[in-house]
Amino acid sequence: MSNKIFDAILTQAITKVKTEKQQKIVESAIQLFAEKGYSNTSTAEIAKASGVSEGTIFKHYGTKDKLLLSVILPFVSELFPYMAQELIKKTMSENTTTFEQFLRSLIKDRVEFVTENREIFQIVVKEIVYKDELKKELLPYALANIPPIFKKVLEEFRERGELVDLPADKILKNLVTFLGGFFVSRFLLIDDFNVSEEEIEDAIQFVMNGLRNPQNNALE
Amino acid sequence: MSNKIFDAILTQAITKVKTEKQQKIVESAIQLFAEKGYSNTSTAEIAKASGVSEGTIFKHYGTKDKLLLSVILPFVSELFPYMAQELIKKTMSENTTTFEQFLRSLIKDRVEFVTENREIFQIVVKEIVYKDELKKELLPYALANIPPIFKKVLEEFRERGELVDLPADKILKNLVTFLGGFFVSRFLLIDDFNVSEEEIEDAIQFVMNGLRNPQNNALE
DNA sequence: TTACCTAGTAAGTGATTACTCACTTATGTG
DNA sequence: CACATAAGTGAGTAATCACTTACTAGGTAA
Repeated sequence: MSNKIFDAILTQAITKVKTEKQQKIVESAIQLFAEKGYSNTSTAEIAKASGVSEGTIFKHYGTKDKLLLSVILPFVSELFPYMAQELIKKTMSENTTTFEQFLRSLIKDRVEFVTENREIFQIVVKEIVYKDELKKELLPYALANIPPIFKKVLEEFRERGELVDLPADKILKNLVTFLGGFFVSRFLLIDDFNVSEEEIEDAIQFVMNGLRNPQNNALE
Repeated sequence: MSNKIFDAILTQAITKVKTEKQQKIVESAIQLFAEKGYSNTSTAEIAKASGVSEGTIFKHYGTKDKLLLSVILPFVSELFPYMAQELIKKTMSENTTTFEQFLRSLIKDRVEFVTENREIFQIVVKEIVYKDELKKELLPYALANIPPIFKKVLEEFRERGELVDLPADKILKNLVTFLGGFFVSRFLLIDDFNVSEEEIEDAIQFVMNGLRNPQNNALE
């Protein structure tokens, strides 16, 4: 993460034993932040919703900002580094699957994860869009960690002749653009409570084949 | 728009002659809302930035919310209804182009428009994500107006054999997902000051052909 | 018991919030 | 000019904000 404060909050959020009231605080904060946004949620509201005095929140979390971070950070740290390892495992193994199969399992896996943590996902997206400081911390982190690994995987599949003959950067850019749009639209704009198999399959076909009719002779 | 308050604010924002101070207020509001978000910008800040007393803002706009709307509404009303008419014009004319050409001119045109209004675009996206009320007003409006027209166009091209043999709904869903991701990532996440021709061309190729290597015999 | 720690509380704190109001100044218009 | 209307002001306002502080209660260990 390359950020000491972030590290401290993250390890504390994961390791520290929480009291009942502390859990209630986090639960209420998640629900309220997801619904109304961080800036539009007051600490008084969180206190009331979790049946706790306002002082208790500050005893445990110090500031409202740190409360937000102890909600967000465990999620993002599980969202990304996981991907790195799993990606390599899934592609570089000997009994390699096709790129389409790889993409399918990746999407399904992450859809499941985000479905289980939809409220926190909503908070993360909202605040990355809204709070510049958070964007400036999280975006470079994501951009520095994900692309390199992803690129390797893409290059591997391209060498096997499965992918279009384009630089991995370009492939990645468009893939991330589409997947980003997919997750944000399904989990944030429309609060779809389950993304169907069919929809996932349609998305995969779109990524693989695009919109052009393969029978069409007017190629190029 | 189907909303009387919205209509009133929109027509007033467009038709009413503005004083110098009023223009300064709107300019400063746009800049501040885009940078820090609506919720994190106080009317006092706007007043100071535009060299005007706070009272003046409320004299003209009544509430902070109405000020936001008079910034946003002219933009969205120009972003969408335009598309409807132009879309039909561009596709249904006799000397019809290919779908790829249609897509190219659509993207280039809207990239230009958003580039010219990037700050307002940022405000709109931020507040749709953040303010539930706005999302609930604007999203149904967009969903009710755009898909029907778009669908017609897509069906036209599909009948010509240019597009994959899928229902227009499904094609549209993935296309909108990608284009949404494209605009948001380029104009909001990365504040790209000009989206290059090359990047647009890559996006078009992705939408048309997907990622699969056409020479690959492992089709299906 | 004594001493100490942690969890939790209730009542504050000053600063900031969106908004109001009584008022002055400018701009026409008959 | 006289008078009306609109534009603009700045000092308020109550409410709300994140955060603090002095405190109690209960468990633990020497």
